[in-house]
Amino acid sequence: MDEKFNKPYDPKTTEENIYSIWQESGFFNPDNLPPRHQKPFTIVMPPPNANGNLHTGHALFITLEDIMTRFKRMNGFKALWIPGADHAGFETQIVYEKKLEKEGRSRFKMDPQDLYKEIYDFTIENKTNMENQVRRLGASCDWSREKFTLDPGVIKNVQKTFAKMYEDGLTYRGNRMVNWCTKHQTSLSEVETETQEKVDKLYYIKYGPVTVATVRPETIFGDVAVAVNPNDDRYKHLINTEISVTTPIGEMLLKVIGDESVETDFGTGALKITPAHDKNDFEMALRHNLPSVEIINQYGKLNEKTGKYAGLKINIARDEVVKDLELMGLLEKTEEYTHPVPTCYKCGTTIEPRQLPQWYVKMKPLAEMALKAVQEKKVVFYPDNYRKIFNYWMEHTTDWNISRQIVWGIPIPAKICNACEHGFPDLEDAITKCPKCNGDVRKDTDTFDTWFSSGQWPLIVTGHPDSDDFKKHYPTDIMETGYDLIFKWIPRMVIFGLYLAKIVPFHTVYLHGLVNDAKGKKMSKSKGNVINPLDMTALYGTDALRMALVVANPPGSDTSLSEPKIKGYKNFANKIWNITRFVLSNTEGIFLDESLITNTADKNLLTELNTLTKDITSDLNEHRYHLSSEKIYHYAWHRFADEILEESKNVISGENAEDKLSRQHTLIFILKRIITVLHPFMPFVTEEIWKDIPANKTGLLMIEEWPEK
RNA sequence: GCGCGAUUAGCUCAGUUGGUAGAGCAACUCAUUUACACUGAGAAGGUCGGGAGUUCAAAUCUCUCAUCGCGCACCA
Repeated sequence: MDEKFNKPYDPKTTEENIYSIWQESGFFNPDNLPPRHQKPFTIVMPPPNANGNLHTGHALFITLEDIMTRFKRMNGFKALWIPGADHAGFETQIVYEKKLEKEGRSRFKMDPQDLYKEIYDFTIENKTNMENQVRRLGASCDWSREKFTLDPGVIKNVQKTFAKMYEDGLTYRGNRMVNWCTKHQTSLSEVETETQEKVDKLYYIKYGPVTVATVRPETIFGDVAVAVNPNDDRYKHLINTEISVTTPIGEMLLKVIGDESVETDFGTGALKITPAHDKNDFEMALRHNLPSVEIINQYGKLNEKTGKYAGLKINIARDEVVKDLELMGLLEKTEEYTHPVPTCYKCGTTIEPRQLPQWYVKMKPLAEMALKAVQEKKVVFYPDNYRKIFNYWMEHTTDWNISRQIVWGIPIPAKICNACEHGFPDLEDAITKCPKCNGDVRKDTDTFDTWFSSGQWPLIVTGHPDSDDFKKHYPTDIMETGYDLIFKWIPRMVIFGLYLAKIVPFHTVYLHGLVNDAKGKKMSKSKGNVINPLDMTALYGTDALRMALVVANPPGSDTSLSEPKIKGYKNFANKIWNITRFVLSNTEGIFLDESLITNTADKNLLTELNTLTKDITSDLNEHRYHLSSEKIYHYAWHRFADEILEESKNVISGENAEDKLSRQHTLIFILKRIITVLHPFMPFVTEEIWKDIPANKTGLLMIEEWPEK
């Protein structure tokens, strides 16, 4: 028996050593696998953001995807797990802006190219750090195929898709209301805003002959009409007339319009219309052919059209306007009012709707394709209830704004005419005149929404359309990611896969939940309950962390992680270590020969073991990782160690030589099986022990055949 | 408002197609040069949120109520 078993298991030295053995073997790359590996199995790694350290959510997905990959590899598949790194446009820019803020600098005072270069260097540095952490967690992914979302080839492909969609009439330039964050100075898509319940005041303001209710009295200077319901007897007679309205900066003439969308029982039933600063009002103005008057600028300050209020921020202007209205006797009453307000998902700033020309993706035809694919079960969800959520979202799409006013991203390869504002793609950056009016054109300075590029990720990393990898590994098998990406990412990948490759990018979606703290509360820096996965790995070993993350953690629901739980699995790693020690020290000089297992009791033990193996195999095939991990844990500790080993002590010290020999072979057999089945979950300790198992082995445990019993 | 999920031992959670309730941690009693104290043995702890229904049989299926959580949402 090797001397190493005389000391407790030491994850630290073992893990580094084992990972480099794996890497040197070349088996992370499926092209190097032995001939028995034929049928491809492919997972695309959700590329972690290259802007910081991994968190427990990353540790969870790495664990799950590594289990999937290792299981399939052992089952003889040409298993490929493609890693990546995400430049994470908006997210990284925010991280970097915070850094700039600390240094007393601002992105708005920098040359965009300098800023881009700085963020690039920052990201590349963090990317290396991130990759090393992924290795630390045992990921058996093929680093030779790794892609970064800002690789030149990726940029080129994404830009080509944009041009193709333009040709196909699926992208267009629209001058519509956008979700504007006044802090970050960019527009945001629907999924990048978060609706928050806010308590505001609802002001009832005398508006000529009517009274209107509004939470935004500061926008009255941008009003172009008053709307009422055409069936509202109180106001019917005013429709299509002009009314004179008194404001703190003078009189205004406003048209009264009738629109079905006005609720008669909310407020006074009369609604002021501010098309430039409210989505509803904008839509209504379109219906009634009303002008739009912008009175708030991109920084959230009132402009010169508001007279004495010019230059004031929205909230201050609101107070001032209310004060003045009250002095003028125009404020009828004020009510407390709770309502949902869209905010920036990153900084919580209230979204200021603005009318801006931007690029949009026409979602309806694309969503229909995706919906159909899911209905036909071309894509299945684990757990299944997320299919309903996916469908709901696909049935309620709005056109997708893909323009972002940030530098950190893939440039939109488009030109815009200075004369007629016509926008069109220009991949070569060669067109200087507008094809419509022959006017001078300017380059679009915007970048793509990150999800526009990451939506194409499965295609990009497999080398769509003509690489060997694309032919072999697309469509991929499983997309494993967090349920929070059910809107942001999954639908976009399905859409781009169907649109560009005419086939879904994956047939299975496995969604994991959040990793919460020991009390089931969400981890957050402000609560101080964040568990850093790399700290846990250093303290208890990666295998222990992986078990703590996967046992009893079914798909689609949140799990809670605590240090004692991880520690418990460290103890388990050591238990396995000592089981091995016991077996090896009681079987000196024996090399496993199954035919020598002759005793009936021993044969029964093998039957029991085979039943368990079968059960675990079917759990793994059906994505029940939370059950399979627990079953092998339970068997190893509470059946094999507590019962079978204890009983074996008598057999081995007993008189009957045949019984003894049969039992010795049985112990090695069971140990070998436990180590094999446990490998996807706890790859390090099992690979280390594997070296010392006295039995026929093909080589590394990571490519050992999965027991088909 | 609409939708989804949850409610099981003191805490955190499993429980696949219905077949007399499980794990980890905590707490209790005992064992002590043992493969392993990163240990073992034992005991304790639950009318599975309430109610109704289907069934030979329900934590599991149906309905309903309650509470909590999450997601979505353009009545100013």
